[in-house]
Amino acid sequence: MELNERKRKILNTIINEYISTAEPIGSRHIAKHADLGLSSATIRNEMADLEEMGYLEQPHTSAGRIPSDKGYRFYVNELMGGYEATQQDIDLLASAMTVKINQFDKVIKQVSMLLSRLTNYTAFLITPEMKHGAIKTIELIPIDNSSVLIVLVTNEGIMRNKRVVLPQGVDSEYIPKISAMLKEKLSGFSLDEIGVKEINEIKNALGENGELLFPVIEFISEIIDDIQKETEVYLSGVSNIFNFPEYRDIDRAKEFIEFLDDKNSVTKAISNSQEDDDRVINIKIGKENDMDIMQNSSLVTANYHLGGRSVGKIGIIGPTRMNYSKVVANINQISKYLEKLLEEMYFDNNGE
Amino acid sequence: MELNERKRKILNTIINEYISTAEPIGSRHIAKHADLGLSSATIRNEMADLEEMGYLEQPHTSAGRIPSDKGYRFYVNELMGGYEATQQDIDLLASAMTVKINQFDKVIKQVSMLLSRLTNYTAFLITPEMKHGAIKTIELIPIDNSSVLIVLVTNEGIMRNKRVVLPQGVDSEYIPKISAMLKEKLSGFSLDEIGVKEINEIKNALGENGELLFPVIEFISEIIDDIQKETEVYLSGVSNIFNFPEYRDIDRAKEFIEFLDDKNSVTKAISNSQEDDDRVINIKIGKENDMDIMQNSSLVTANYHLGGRSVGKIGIIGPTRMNYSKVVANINQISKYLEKLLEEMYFDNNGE
DNA sequence: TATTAGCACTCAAGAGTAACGAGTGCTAAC
DNA sequence: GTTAGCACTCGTTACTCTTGAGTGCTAATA
Repeated sequence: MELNERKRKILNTIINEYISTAEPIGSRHIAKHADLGLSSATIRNEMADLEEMGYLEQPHTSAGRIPSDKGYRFYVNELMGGYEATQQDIDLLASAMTVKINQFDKVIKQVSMLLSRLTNYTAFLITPEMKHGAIKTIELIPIDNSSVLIVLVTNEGIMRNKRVVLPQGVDSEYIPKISAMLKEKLSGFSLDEIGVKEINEIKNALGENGELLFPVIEFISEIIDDIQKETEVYLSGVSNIFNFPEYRDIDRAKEFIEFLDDKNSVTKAISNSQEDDDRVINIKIGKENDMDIMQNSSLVTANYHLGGRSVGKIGIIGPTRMNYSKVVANINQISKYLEKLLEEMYFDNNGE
Repeated sequence: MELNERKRKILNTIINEYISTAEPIGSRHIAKHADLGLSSATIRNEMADLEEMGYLEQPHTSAGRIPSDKGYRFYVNELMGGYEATQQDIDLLASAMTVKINQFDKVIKQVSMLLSRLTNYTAFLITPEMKHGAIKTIELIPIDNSSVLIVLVTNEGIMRNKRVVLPQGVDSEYIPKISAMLKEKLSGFSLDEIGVKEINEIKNALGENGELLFPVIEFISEIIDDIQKETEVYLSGVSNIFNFPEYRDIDRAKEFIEFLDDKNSVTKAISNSQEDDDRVINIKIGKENDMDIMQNSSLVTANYHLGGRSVGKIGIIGPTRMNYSKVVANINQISKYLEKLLEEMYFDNNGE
């Protein structure tokens, strides 16, 4: 069966209406609102076709139709129009733009907060992974006799730090020495290149009596491994989901909150989205998500960039009945805004 | 009216039963289970008295009684017995004890996670405020030409760091100089002591051409101010609240999640608990909380200590119908466990 | 041949009703 | 002071009935 122009129009109307009302849409409603000059009976026939083709579903016989995941997918790919920003959106963004932020953590919070307020969904932001960059700085700062702060900076401007307790028996007077050594030996290496060979080289360079420090070197290389893998997830507007009838059911809501509670599963769900084209917004609708718990939710993510390179992800989570065009537009705006803030942070005074 | 032994026993039984069943407790139930050798009619009279005295409430005429906030308060102060750890509790703690943690952030996560798993409520942990300690280290680490990492360590072992963008026009080659200067001039000062005087001293010490750096000094002193005030809140087990019938109502649940969503309000609610005796567990029941949104919830907090000094807070949030004795016992265990982990972190290899 | 009017049918949601039962307060007897 | 007894209250549950939105199918129409 062919998906002709008329069917597309009807499908489009149904999805648009359903997105804004959350009520199954009946044929009479379409006949009245879609301005097709057709009777409800004709539309009924078309709707039956669309259902047969898999774009629509019927919750029960005497209800109207709702879009299936396939329906949403087609809508997102082919039908959905551009989103016209409301005055409220514009005001919100404009007032955000006026704020000058000079603290990195505040940038993150501001941006995820803004995205959740714009979209009314739950927004997230994932900090960059470190693995790609080359080490620019590695530094150990003594905190007390047993613990140090390890600071790692890559040439991409990504910084991570971690407070750790050193293995027993390390005299704190060696810390500066170790720090300098690490810096010298590891600078320029990509994080995923650091292997046994490089570590051994450091060990050798420690010279006589250096063996005492071997455990520290081992230890630090493990921590670097850890740091490399870690990313942080910031959530904002978690309670927004309660605004949607989809989550008025307490068990659905519980499931969702449980999912968000576990940052690991969130990271996993988000990183599953393929990176084919990292400039494009990635949309996963319902069952397109691998995780069980996401089968009734959609995920819209974008990679944000810095110096031409994708460094982290930003996006929103919500019900499959989502205002995709608005969300896509908002994420575009916000990721640009984020990139602008980051540019300022990283390159503003630089000749780079 | 006197709160005699019999009334106390009845009240105690009602509260214990209500805590475990969440159902209003009737006189017949007490007659059967409390082993008082009294008929339900007598108990009925006593319950009417207890209600008159304000310890009990009746949801409606034909229901049993439930404890009022005053009832819980009396229970917590006078009636509640010690909690006997279950095998499950013991196993959970024991397995946690075997894990050796050497990363500070993991300690925090582990502890709050453990507390929420033990209690089945939502647990939180607030990191120490910095204001009391004296500055031991202050260091600026260049990240790129425009941003630096500011690291602050107090003599109490509390560390905070923040990545910031420096004001325009600061050449990065001055960073080490500024860093050394700050360290020299500010070491030993308590954070809340740093005022205009100290800042001016640094400015003067910059010598000729130092004026160019004045904005940076000003800027950094503002950031220090910020750092001083900030604490972080870690939540764990947010979805636990869905296990309680109190929050089966979607609007109550929404309210609760909204509250937790806003870290500021959480911090505020928690820091409101007075610090009269910082060794004692602080319990705020229902209306004893200042915040509107907490009127139907209870907050149990403890200060955790390091080197004899209270440094942060740990605790749980849940419905007023809470298993107080279990929660108190668990928080005690966990704050000891946390202190042990922190001791290891801070003082293990030290002569301190 | 495509469209439409008409109609019987389905089914969720809401309103109304009745029965149930847990629990109470009060009274009178012990 | 305690208790048995009883009328009363009121939330909960189950059931029935009605309503109405929406459907699919058929036959008439353009």
